[in-house]
This record gives sequence, C-alpha cells and structure tokens, in this order.
Amino acid sequence: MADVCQWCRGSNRSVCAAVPLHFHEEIRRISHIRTFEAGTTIASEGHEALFVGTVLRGVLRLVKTLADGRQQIVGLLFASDMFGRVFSDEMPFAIEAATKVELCMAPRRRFETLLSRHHELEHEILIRTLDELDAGRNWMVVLGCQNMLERVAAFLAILTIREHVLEDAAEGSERAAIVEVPLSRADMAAYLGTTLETVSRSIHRIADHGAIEIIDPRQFLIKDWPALLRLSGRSDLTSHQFLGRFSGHDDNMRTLSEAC
Amino acid sequence: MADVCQWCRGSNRSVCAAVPLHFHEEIRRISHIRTFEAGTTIASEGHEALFVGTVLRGVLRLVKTLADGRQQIVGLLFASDMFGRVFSDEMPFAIEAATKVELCMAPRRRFETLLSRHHELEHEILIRTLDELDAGRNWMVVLGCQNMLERVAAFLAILTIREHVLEDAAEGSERAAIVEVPLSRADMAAYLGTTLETVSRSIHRIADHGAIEIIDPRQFLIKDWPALLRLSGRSDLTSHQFLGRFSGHDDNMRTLSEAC
DNA sequence: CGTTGCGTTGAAACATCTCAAAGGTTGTGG
DNA sequence: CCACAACCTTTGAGATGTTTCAACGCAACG
Repeated sequence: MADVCQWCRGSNRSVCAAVPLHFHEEIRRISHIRTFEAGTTIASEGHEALFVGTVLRGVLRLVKTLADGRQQIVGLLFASDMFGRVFSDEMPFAIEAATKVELCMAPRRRFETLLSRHHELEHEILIRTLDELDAGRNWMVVLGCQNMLERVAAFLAILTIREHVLEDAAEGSERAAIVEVPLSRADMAAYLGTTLETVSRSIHRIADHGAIEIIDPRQFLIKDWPALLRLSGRSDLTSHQFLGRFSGHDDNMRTLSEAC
Repeated sequence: MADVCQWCRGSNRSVCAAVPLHFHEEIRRISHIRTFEAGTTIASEGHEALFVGTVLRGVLRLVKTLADGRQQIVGLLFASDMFGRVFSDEMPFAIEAATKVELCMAPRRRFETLLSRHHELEHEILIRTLDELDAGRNWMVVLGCQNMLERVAAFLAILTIREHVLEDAAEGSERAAIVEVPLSRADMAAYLGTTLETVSRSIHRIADHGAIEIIDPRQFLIKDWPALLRLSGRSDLTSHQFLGRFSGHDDNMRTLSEAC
C-alpha cells in the first residue's frame, strides 16, 4: 500500500503526475491497485459508477451494446489514462479489460470529495476531458468519412505514435518501429465500425502497399511511415490530435509525422 | 450592453444560468452579443481560439475538413450550448453558423482568467464537457454501427427530444409534435457520415413507414413516435444520452421515450 | 422568364458485409 | 510426441447497402 503512488511520480501523462506531490498522500489514502484478466468487465453499462482511477498497465475498452447485440468500442484507455465517470451516477458505457490490466482505483464518491477540495486536481481533469473530447471528435471523422483501408491505417498510425511516445518518454530509446496491437481482430472491428474480415483484408492490403510488414497477427513492422500516413488519408495526423497535449514533446515522432 | 445577461437568467441549460447571479456581473463585463449570418465561419480549424461563449439562438456546426475536401460535422451546438475551446491555443475544428445565430462571446484568455478565479464556474464547465464527451461517444455508436436509415431516424428522434425539451422548459406548452430540422440535406449528410441523396431517400423511407409526415424539406410531423424510435434502432434512446443531464426534467418526452 | 439553389429520383458502379470454409497456433490429454 | 479441440485469423464468393453520376422538379429571386 505504501508504494501505490510510486508509478505516478515517474514521467507519465497521468493526472497524478501532473499534480503537486503533496496531493499524492491524499490520493494514496483512498486508492488501491488491482489487476484484472483480459475480458473482465470492470463496470457495466447503465450501472452506478462506483470507481474511478488510472490505467497503470494494459488496455481498457469502453463499449456500448445496442439492444440487438451490435457493439461499438467508443474509446480505448491506455497506461496513464483515467477511467470511470466523475459527477454522474450512471455509467454510459461498459468498461472492459481488453488485455490483462493493472489499475489504480478509488471510490468515485471519495474521489469527488477530494476534487471539491483541490481545484488544481479538478482543473487537470478538465484539461484531460477536453482533450479526450477532441480525440473523440477526431475519431468521429474517421468513422464518418473514411473508408475501411483508411480507418485501419489511421488506427495503426495512431497506435504507433502512442506507443513510441510512451516508450520514448519513459526511456528515451530509439526502438525499431514495431506496432504492437493489443486487440483481437474483433475488437479492432468494433472500434473501427466494421467487421473482423474487413479488418484482416485491410491489414493485408496495407502490407501489400509496402507500408507495413506483418510479423504476426498482432505485431507489425512499420516499413514506410509516410506511406502509412498517406494510406490513412490523414497526412495532417499529429500525435496531439488523438492523444492530447501531453504527447507532443516527442521530437522523433513529430519529425516522422511532419515528414509528409 | 446592460442586458447581456438577461437571457442567461431565464430557465435554460447555459453555464451562466447554473452559476450564482453575482458572477453574471463579471461575465457581462468581458462579454458582448453578436449575430452571424448562416454560413459564416466563426473560428477556423487550426487557428488560434480567440473567443468562447454561449449560443443564444440558432445552430453552430463543428466541422473537420480533410486534406482532400471531405468534411465531417463532429458536433452541433444549439441555444445554451457553449462554443469555443478553453485551455487550448489551436481550434481542432472549425466553428460555423449552420443558421443565422446570435452568440454571447468573450475573449478566451479573459474567460480563462475568470475561470481560474471562480472554481464553481470551472466546475460547471467540467460537468458540461463530461456530458458532451458522453454525447459524442453516443454519436460514435451511431456512426460506427448503424445503417443509414437508423442514423437518419436517430437524428430526427434526438432533434425532436431536444426541441421539445427546450420549448417545454421555456413555456411549458404542449405543441404539436413537429420537428424542425435546422440543417440542409448536405449538412445532415455531413453529420450522419453519408451523402445528401441517401439522407433524402432515408427520410422518404421513414415517411413510407408512417413514422413521420414530410411537411416541407425541413419540417416533419411526428406521426408515430414509437415507430420512429424503433426505426432508429435505439429504443434505449433517452434525451440525457445525447443532451446531458439538463434535459432530463421533461416528463412529457420521457413518457414518449419510455413508451417503447 | 431564365437563373440559381436545393431537394428528389433513377440506374449502374462500387465497397463492404455475410456466409462458408480453410489455415494456423496454442494448450491439453492420451 | 502426437492427436485433438478450441480459438483466432485468413481467404473466397455471392449478396447487399450505399455511393456516384446524371437528370429532373420546384420554389425563390432578380
């Protein structure tokens, strides 16, 4: 329990990392760390939102299920993203573990009380919510007016940026440009608004174009980054559009994005 | 200038209406009211966000334009909605007048300064941003996994709820169930992620089903609300999902939604 | 009275979905 | 070590929904 906040003092984009250290003691007091296996439902759609928190490791998916069973993933949460819904009694979407996840979680009510006393913290959450809103609207553009090849390419491009931003921020290393997709074809399809077959076909077409090389179904080598961006139909793509301002300090990837 | 805040003291969902009256004096001091003709660009994508404010009358559209000219409307702002982007220097989307609009606007920087001094106001903005995020994600479901007939039906249903909530809140009247669509077919298409031809065909198919009657291209009589909801594929549809918590006080429409 | 802008309608082209089957990998038990 | 099942991914071919392109209708306007 003593080292709950250790992770958040590191260099990351979490709310806690953005907030003065003396807040950590208070946050620590109401928080605990838990892990969940892939596939676990952390919070159900329509139920009361009991917990909020931060993703430490793994990926969460926000899922909306229609009455007839159709599902749409409306958001993916990676390490340092906040999950849960403050100031609302009902979860508008389910929160599920897309991979094995490690979460730092706190009871929602107690966290809200804490917010009311610490406006700096609430301000940081506003900033992140605004960025998430922008990112969500950017994703609406993908869903609304891009074809399936473009959607898949855009998804891979965004994932690439995101992963390399995190890595570089953490260790400053220049790794080989490999994207690790932490999702099944079915999850990708649910996020991209299509079917798993179309996702599979699109990935192979992107590989045929020479932009990527398929290492295994979940790992791709970025062979030609400008080509990938071109296929995504979003040469305008820069990390901060989908990831928020906290991802913009990475010169290496910025160069890559601006190369087209 | 003296009555800038008059509107916001009425019964509406605006930030100002939610905040103690003594704030109005301060907000008034930095605000002014302006009208813009339909089609005017109020803020350009990628430019600095100079103003924020509230829609008093009319409809704003948030537009993202891709390099090749494709456009997606990622949000529509109605009376009492806030526009602009606090705490960001660059507008991620263009703000355009979809109809003639009347706006109460304030310089962004000065408004941010005001926010830093009045946490109640910032809190209200957080609440609204969270609700907008939920609404945006709900719209992602529409774009991601509903067919064109369902999208158009859902759009009409949401508009119906929204208009009647506002009207009923304002005057408590029980008007005939007429939806007024404040958008051209092209704008509807850009919002729904399709073409204007498909929008037109879908509207006529909905009319063929008997759910609506086309009075003129922008006015529809709701003949069978349950049928409209059924066609939308979202019988789960309640106003607060797309409109935020401030629309939930209307018993009349809630009965309508829950009738299915 | 022609022009302009917007909405509707039709028919062919196209992208994506659906259904079906095959291929590959992983883990388990014989 | 092999056989087998379970699961995920890939591939194929026909069905379907949507787009595209073109023409037409209609009202507002100069």
